[in-house]
Amino acid sequence: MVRMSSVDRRAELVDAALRVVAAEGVAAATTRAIVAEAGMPLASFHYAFASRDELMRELVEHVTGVEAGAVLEGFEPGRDIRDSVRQALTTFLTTITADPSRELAMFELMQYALRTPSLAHLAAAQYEHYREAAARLLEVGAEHAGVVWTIPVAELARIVVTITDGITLGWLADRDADAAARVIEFAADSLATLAAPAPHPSVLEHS
Amino acid sequence: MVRMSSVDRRAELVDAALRVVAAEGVAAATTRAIVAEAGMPLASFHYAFASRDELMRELVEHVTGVEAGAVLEGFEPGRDIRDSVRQALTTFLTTITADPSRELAMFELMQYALRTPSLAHLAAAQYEHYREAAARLLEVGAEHAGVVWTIPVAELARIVVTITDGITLGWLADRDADAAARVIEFAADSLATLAAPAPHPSVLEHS
DNA sequence: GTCTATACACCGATAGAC
DNA sequence: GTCTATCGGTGTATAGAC
Repeated sequence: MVRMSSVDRRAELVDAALRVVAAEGVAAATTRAIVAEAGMPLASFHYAFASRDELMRELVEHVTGVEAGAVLEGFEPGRDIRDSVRQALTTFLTTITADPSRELAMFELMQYALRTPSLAHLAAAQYEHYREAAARLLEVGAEHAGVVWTIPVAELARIVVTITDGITLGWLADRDADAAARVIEFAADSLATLAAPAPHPSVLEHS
Repeated sequence: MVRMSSVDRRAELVDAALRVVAAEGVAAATTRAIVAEAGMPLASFHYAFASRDELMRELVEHVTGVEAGAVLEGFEPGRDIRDSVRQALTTFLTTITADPSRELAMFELMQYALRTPSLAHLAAAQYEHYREAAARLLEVGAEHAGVVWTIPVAELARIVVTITDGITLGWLADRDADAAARVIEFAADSLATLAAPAPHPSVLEHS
């Protein structure tokens, strides 16, 4: 119980750091800026973390765990598989356009991890989380539409993440949401061709 | 003539800065690191540039102009359109895997531009260059294969750049070239469905 | 014109008062 | 335990010797 406030401080500082990174970038996330955002004196930083590197590591781990799950929220499978894919990608696009600085922060933190040898493996882990989330979504969508995927779901998931990354970067560059929506239509068409009717709807299960 | 050495110095510093960014990231591209890479004394920096921001601006403009054209080199159209797309994407993948730090530098510089209000328009310009290069490639490929695209080439070009960005980020994260190659197969299949036989090969033109 | 030496701000990290 | 005050180092930029 006495140590609760210590871990709380760590969590508060990580949250504050994420807000600073989103608002002003990784370069601006100095210890001074972070404690100011968290409303703490400077010395509290090294009371909670041994070094700035340690906080950055925890920040990368934090977003790796949190971000992947967010995609799944609000997913509602459509009547056919193309609708499901299209809707999921559209929801994704809506999410990033609503909070672009957050997505920019994700890319910056990934790059920070790639540039930091001890954190490089976290970049791979982050992508594995994304792909697992995409895989679950593809499986749920297929089940609701009564289809099966004709290539391994893990492979499909990589394709989906490839597309979402590309759409995100392209939109961040020119902010053309209509163009991004047209890419989504293409992606939905293309992915739908990899689904086939389920061989035999043996049992009726909801969920 | 007397001013030649001044613009040469600027170009040398920009080149040196790009090498530093590729090797160690934007954060490490300090004025000291850049002049050291260029083999100049520190004071030479502000003799050539009014500020570090001015050099960064020129660096972003430099890579924006140079990078886009590089994709077109070594492109040899295949016998059918699927082969052409597949080969172009494979060549692209080979390029980035051969020099990953360079591609990482491109992403970092794009983010730097997005984070710098006065440079944000350069991020959009960079993507426009990429898309134009992709569009030229799509047109040449279609001509050689005797097909026409069934959706506007500009729209296709955006899809292609979306895919190359996604493939690049995914590979940078986990360095799985085989998985990237499978994404390319999917992309080639999908894009090929958007081509139709040319209506009438009216005249025979080479070029 | 070109370089050495330095000014000044801000960084991460810590000592020491309370 | 918590904060104020400060250290050593590094950043951009410049003054002044040559």
